[in-house]
Amino acid sequence: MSNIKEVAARAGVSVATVSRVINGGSVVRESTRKKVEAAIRELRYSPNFSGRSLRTSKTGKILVMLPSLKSFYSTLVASTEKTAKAHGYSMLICHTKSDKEAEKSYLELLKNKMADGVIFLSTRLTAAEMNTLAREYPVVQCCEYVRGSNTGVVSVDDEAASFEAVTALIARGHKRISLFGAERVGTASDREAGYRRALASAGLPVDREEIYYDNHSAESGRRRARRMLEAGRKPEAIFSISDIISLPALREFYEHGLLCPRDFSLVSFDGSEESSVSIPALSTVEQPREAMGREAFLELYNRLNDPDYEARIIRLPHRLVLRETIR
Amino acid sequence: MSNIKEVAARAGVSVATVSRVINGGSVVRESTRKKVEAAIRELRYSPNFSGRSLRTSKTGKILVMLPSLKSFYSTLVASTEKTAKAHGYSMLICHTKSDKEAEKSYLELLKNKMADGVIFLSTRLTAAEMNTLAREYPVVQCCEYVRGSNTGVVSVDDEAASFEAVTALIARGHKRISLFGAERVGTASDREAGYRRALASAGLPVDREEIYYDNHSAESGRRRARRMLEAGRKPEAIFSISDIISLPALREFYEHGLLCPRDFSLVSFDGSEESSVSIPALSTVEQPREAMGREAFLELYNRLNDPDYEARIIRLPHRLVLRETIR
DNA sequence: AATGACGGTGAAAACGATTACATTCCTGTG
DNA sequence: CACAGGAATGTAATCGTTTTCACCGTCATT
Repeated sequence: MSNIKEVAARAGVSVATVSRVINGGSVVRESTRKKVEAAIRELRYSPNFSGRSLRTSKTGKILVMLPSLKSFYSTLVASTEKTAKAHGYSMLICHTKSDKEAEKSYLELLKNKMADGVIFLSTRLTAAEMNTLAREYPVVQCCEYVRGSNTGVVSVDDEAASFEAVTALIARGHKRISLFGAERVGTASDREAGYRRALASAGLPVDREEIYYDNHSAESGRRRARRMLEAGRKPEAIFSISDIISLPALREFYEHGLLCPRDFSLVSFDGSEESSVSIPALSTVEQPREAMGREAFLELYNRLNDPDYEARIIRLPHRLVLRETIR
Repeated sequence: MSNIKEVAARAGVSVATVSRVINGGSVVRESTRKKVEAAIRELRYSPNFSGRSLRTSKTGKILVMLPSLKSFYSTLVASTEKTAKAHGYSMLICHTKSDKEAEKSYLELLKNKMADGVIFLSTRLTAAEMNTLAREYPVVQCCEYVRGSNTGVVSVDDEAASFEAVTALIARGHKRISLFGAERVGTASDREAGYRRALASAGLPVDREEIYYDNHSAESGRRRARRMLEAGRKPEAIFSISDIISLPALREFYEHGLLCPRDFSLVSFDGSEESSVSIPALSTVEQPREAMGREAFLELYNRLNDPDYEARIIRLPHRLVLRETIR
């Protein structure tokens, strides 16, 4: 593998000049630039990242932590990456599987100076851990975030969106509305809050039996449905905090002869690609994925360039999309 | 940020000794090891990756190229990563969006010595490009691969699996079997070959009008269905080369009042998570994702440790899963 | 008591880039 | 023609590691 020295030798100049040609911005005579560029081409030279970043202590890379690879994230991170690229950064995806250890091991990349900052699309860190991290490195949380952390945040107004979704169910005349929720942290808790407020402001009681907690996985969707049926209840209307959960739940009900919207209504959250393709198509709260991905990077970028930049909370507008799962 | 020198000073030893403690394998007196470890802890020291890899010219990282973030890949790369970790490697995901330029720009990471090898789960490179790459770096292709490349390959027997899938359709008495295919390269072409062989060996003609080409995206599934309907044809039986295509197609037919399996049958390919959750549940050829992810790394690992390792083609067993989309 | 072996440690040279500073080369002006 | 001064280039230090080689004790062997 060729290095800068060989290029310099071949072009008959010093390494400093080669460096200047590579990085631009300095004055180099046109003729020597040509020589150097020719040498670079002939030797198929490509600068060594370690050497460079050792010297400059910059990497031009950011991390994006993903709990899983779902198409929901595909457009979101594509947007992040596009924006990053436009600002001279490249992006590395870290697949955490919602595993705290995995997350921490990826964060080593930050400590090892392999990356300059990180965007979380979900995290298992505590607020305290997040804060120590954010004190030292640029951090932004997107979509999902832990409360009480002083990092940048990009999200929709989960509470308001959920209020709206549940209110739509109530407007259709539903009285018994179940919640397919999750551990009461982060957005799950906000979405539950919206659910509760909607019921309250319609004068409906919150029946604790109608709240089904579980984790965020696909299988858990089926489990919630099964639990409901095993409790001897049939669904009338359901507000589910994520499409990921809704689809398998729908499937489980279907296997028990219960169809949507014939037998019950469902409104869900995320606006994933699957939501418009499934049969029946999901009514769901759509998150502005492109904008979120973009804003997440921009917020990070501010901090990247200014250690004193004060982290912001950015709320983006959601959109309630009513499709076939509501009567 | 602390460096090895500060640790050495604090522990009252030389940097060489600190390095020996960090990397293990060398003889260090127990008492000094303790001192060094204490110093490391107190300074919250973490070795600088650039310094290390500059010196060793090893990175301990591999790249995984993904065309998109679909849950199909989630378990596959989780398996790759687990195996990689067990062998002391970590994994970086590159989201190529099936874009050749994006792919190439990620390959810079190889040239820049940011990573030691790469696994492609789909590529836009030509066989020639792939070969030049593979001559210089460890490369493995998994699931999807370009023909005539001398890289490691891990896949199912696409032709045989497709033959089996289409034969199942024929066994159900279907005579007019459409193909939802794609540009005739790589696995798409093998799957088409299996489709043709199945028809041929059943004595059925191949009707070119019944072959619908398009790309690999979700929207393209709807397009194929629409094209079929606009041509005034109704589906009788369909073999689709990917679940990604099948689901939107099913949806499109559904919107035109055509239901599966009532009005037609469909067998698809991949065995994605969605295939078992959709309504109706897809009949599909399941690929052994875990095994594929694991084997892909292992094959890469061989080459990583031995530049003269001869690349292998590894075929893993598929499984035809018949569910609700077949009568 | 001299010798050798060996466990433990340190000094210093890489690795490949960037960059402050020094130096040389031009060119235009008095 | 000498010289100032900017433009272009070179020299060498530096970033944080690993690793070779040399060195120093200590201890067993003769």
